[in-house]
Amino acid sequence: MREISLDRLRTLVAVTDRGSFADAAHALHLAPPTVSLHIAELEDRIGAPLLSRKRGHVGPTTIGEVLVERARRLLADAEQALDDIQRQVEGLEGRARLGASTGVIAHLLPQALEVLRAHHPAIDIQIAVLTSQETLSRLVDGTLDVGLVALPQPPVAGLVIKPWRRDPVMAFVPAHWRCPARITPEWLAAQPLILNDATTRLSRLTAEWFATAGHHPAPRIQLNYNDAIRSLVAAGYGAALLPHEATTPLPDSRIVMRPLRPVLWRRLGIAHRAGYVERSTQHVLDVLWDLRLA
Amino acid sequence: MREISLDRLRTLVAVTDRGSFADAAHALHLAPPTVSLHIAELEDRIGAPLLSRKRGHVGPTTIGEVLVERARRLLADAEQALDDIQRQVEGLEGRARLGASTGVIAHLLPQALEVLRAHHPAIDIQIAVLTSQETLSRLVDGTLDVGLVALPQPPVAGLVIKPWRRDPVMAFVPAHWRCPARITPEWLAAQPLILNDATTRLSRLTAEWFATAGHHPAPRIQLNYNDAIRSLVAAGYGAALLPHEATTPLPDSRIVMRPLRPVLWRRLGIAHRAGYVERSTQHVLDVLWDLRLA
DNA sequence: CCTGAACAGTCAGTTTTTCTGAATCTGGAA
DNA sequence: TTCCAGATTCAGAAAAACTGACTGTTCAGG
Repeated sequence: MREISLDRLRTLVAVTDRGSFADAAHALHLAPPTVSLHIAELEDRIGAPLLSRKRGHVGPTTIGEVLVERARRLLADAEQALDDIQRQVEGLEGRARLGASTGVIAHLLPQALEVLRAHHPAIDIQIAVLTSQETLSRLVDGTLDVGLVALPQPPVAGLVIKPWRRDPVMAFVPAHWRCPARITPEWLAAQPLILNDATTRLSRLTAEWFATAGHHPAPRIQLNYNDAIRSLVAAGYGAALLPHEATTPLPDSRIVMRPLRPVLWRRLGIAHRAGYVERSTQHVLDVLWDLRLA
Repeated sequence: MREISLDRLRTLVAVTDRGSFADAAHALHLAPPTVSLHIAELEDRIGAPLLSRKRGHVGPTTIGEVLVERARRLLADAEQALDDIQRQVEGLEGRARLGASTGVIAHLLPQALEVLRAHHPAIDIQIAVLTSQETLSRLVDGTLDVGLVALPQPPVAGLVIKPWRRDPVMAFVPAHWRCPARITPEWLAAQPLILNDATTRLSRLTAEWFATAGHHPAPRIQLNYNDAIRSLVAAGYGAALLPHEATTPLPDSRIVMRPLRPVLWRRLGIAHRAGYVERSTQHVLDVLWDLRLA
């Protein structure tokens, strides 16, 4: 059995509202026989007359009245549903699920979220703290819409990964140490080090920086929470290599920050599924993209 | 713009529930291309993909999820509406508006209502106290479904009026009066009388009864509420002519009831619109019809 | 790497539904 | 009565919905 046709119900409602088949036909841009047919089909399906045809005025029967009322609700609900969906499609409302590592979330996202809240207050942003690998695989799954991942990454089928930001990696050194203006691998390799967890891309990056100069220092401490690393530096446990997000000022006078020689960049990419991108997701991508030069 | 098709929505729901176009097609008794088409049409209308097609499993996109949820509600509501209407059509639920005069309502309807409440508890009976003329015109209007009217009535276009009951009109006399076993116009015309209001059919009926015997008595009191007339008889104000509904015992020992000679019948008809009769109305008609012999 | 199975999608043709103009019918009004 | 507005019937046209056959893609298993 087919579902009942909302078009027929709309016709029924129009006829009862206007009290005439002819008027309803005109209002619905239909020929009069079509209106007759619609009503007849409904009456057939229901098994009872819905309209009492009287000279000069057509009115609903008792059952017709009940159906008309239900029909009004159904039609209104259907319209409401489509409207709501349309708003989602236009990205005025909606959801974007974003994955990024702690560092990015702490230092780069707050501005992005502020802009989004201002321009698209009805977009619900869900943030997951993930590694780059997790981020990519959840993008493929469809359980994530936008990812911020370390670069370089091998291409992933079905995903678009674009370079987003390039932040210089800086040396963070306890303020009471004596250190050169530009930090070289040679100098740093001789100091006690606090480095990122080996699973992170940043640790691989710094390892390569040392290796290029022929050094392979063992860190005194390894962990993967950049803010914690900073605290340890402040406490004098050792020096660290961390990306410098220009936007966040140094929070602590017990730390000095020095550029590296050779310069080392931490590169981030922005990833999303290839093909159709939802408007709400696109808005998030746009806002993040604008931030790439900040 | 046509309304959105509930059939398409049902297909969408089926596909997301089963996670496969092919399964959904089978469950809906459709060919696979039809399912593809339904989804494609929906996506066209919405302007965004609703399902993410992946090998082995098809799942809704973010927007798809929202639409599926709305669609479930719409489909359930539509089904509910049709079910409810069906119950009304079958007369299991519904309404019947009934018009009758006070006498009928007081003495004959209570039994009818009891039977209806037992057999069709969900039928809502609305009773209006009306004259026969009002009853008939409201039947024609469609603001009344069943009428109990005095007979005879001229035929009314669009209405069916069938003889229903025939109750003997009796003389009600104060118990302390001396009176013959059978009351004649001659005897009664000489007594103080309490008669029905001139607008009622009963008063015309009794006037004719007197007139046939050559009498035209003036009543001492006229009113149109039979119970009040009875009270006045009990109080000794005079004699009255009232229909005797066999089912109600004489409530008062201060009254005696005597048959008339010649016998006078008060005839009642049952009226409803010609053509289609709603099931709930039909049930009421049936119950009343069964009472005609009581 | 190839092959086959599973399944979504495309296409052309057919069936079904939907719509319409013309004609017909109907119930009051003049 | 005749006329008129408006509902309805009907037959044909237009649109849609559906399907079978085919294509393309992906993935599992050799």
